[in-house]
Amino acid sequence: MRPLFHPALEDIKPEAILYALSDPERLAIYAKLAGASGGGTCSALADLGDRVIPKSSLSNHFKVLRESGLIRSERQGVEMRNQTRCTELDERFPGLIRAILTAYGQLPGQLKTD
Amino acid sequence: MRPLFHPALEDIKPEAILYALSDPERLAIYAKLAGASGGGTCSALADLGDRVIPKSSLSNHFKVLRESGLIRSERQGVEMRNQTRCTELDERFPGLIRAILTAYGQLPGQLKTD
DNA sequence: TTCCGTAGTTCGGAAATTCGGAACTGTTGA
DNA sequence: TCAACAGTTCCGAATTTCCGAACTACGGAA
Repeated sequence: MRPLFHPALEDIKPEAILYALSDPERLAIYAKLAGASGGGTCSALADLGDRVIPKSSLSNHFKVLRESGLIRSERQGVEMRNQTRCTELDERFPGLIRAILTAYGQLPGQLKTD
Repeated sequence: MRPLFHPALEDIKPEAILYALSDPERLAIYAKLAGASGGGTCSALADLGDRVIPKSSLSNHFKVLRESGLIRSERQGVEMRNQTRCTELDERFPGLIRAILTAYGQLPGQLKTD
């Protein structure tokens, strides 16, 4: 398995962030992850209620989130721990992530995390 | 020519906004439009400095921006006047557009509008 | 009225991207 | 050593994007 790539904070592009979160599944996953207390594993985030995301698609979603700079992934034993980079990101793009999550949260019938 | 479609404020989806602005050319166009004083025409926004966008691509960019709810387009004689829907949008998704434009503006060597 | 120029739209096919099943890798526990 | 599990990679099918060429809409000149 190739080593995981994480962009440095200063290399993160807002377009990449917007692109990553413009996919409804990725946005749902990210919102869940941002709301969760501990670092979420891929499989724990796979269930979106209305549909279970196939493994390969999930893996790709996490790759997109990771390489856009939104999350940090780390192998821990057999599974992968993912956590948001919210704090860092807010330094670089003040208010951006917050505004996106708020906008998403305002949609009816969503963000019903656990 | 088909009539232009503009979504009602309450039908605007944040995913659509993020998608529309995740394309570097559209983001550049939108930033220019948001910075411009009058409503910009398509051709006035076509020149991105490093490249001139083909007409058909431009037309499609404006369609995406319009149908995502980011801009309002209105035919005025032979040309098309475009204006942002910033104020309305800020009501629905507080801080979102501002944060995106700020993030984009922080990139080095951009937003050098005229 | 017809004709011309300008501004933008639509069409259609080539190129690029996304999706997801099947096979694979890396890790742990028995 | 083996089996099971979590996630990754591969690769072909389906979808989307891109953009040149043809087209439409409007306004002005004659």
